[in-house]
Amino acid sequence: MSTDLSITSHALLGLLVLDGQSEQDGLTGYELKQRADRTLRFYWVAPAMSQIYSELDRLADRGLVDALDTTEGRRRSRRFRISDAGRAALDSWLASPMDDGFPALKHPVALRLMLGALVGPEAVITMLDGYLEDLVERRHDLEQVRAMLADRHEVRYAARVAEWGLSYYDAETDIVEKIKDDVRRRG
Amino acid sequence: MSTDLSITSHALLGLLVLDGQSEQDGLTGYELKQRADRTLRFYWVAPAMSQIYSELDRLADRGLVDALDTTEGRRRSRRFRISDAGRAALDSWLASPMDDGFPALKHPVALRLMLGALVGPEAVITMLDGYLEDLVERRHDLEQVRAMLADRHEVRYAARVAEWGLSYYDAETDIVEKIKDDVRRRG
DNA sequence: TGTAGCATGTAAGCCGTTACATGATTGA
DNA sequence: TCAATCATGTAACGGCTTACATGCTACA
Repeated sequence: MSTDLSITSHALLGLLVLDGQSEQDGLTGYELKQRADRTLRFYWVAPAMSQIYSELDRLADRGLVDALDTTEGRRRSRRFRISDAGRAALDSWLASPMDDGFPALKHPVALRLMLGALVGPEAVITMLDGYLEDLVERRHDLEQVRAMLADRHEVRYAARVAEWGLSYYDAETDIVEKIKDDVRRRG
Repeated sequence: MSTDLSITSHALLGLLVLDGQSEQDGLTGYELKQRADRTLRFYWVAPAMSQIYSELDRLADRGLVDALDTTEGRRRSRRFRISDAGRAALDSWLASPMDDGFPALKHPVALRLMLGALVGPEAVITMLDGYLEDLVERRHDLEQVRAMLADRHEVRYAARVAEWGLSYYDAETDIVEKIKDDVRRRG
């Protein structure tokens, strides 16, 4: 036991659990990637397909997911369901003290802003404008996700996470506007 | 040319430039780490000492920093200054289109919140309270950094980045409180 | 005398990405 | 018939962390 998995592995297990409530016979790697792109992407990672498959292999090796090979038509695929052991592993991770620490932010815009004096105010403002545009796009994507969840009680936690993200994007927009003004005024 | 460095390498070059304005003969790896912990840590990474040294070696190999061996007393150390080539590499990175993309957030609290239904409202609230405490601490650390910068015009960009971070922590605190209320009400 | 801070590194390994490769199915 | 999408993988590599190892200096 005590198979220590990465957080991302746990996250994928989590997606498999959330899926389990509704659907058919588990998810394919491809479908799992889609789920990740709609959820994890905004606050964790958007794992590459290759990583999805290798994580699934690892989870299957440890018996935390069950893989069933299916061949519909001539197209082969593997569907993955979380196993009882997998569910136990996930529960135990969730119950464990939050030792995975404070959120980590990798913010290239902030980094470049720090060096603003090297490029001058116009370049900084242009960069910030670019970021504001990206924020609009990102917010739009997340808004779609939020809308999909509607007010279904079963997905209330996912909805909260989505709203958290939306607030975050709004807060970013505000502060960036303020910084832009300040750069405009004081160089 | 076109020695393609990681963003972190550029960030370290940036710290060496910012340092250059004031001090003596460059920075030791140890001092650079301290600068990183006061700045980069909050919006990029807090590179391990081992990484600092290996990045400095790489930069030195490419001629982007000059290393001078000094021996004060019996204690040997190497001081690093950015070279003209290094300054050019940094400028060119700053001038290049921002292809390093949207900020990446790794937020274990949001991840666990998404799975809130698996642990129940009390556990979720406890977790969020823990996060709120961490935020207070983090904010305090950053506040100190902000205070150090005072209103010195030379460091106005660093000050803006610090204020950005403070706003971010404030926004997080607000939204987490709201989510807590909602969890309390609707489970 | 011993601990904390200064100072420098090596080695191993994980996580994740990019590039590459293959093939089936659906619909324009 | 051609492109987009579904579906699955392998190989190589980069970035970063942890663990380990060494030694000096200031100060309590």
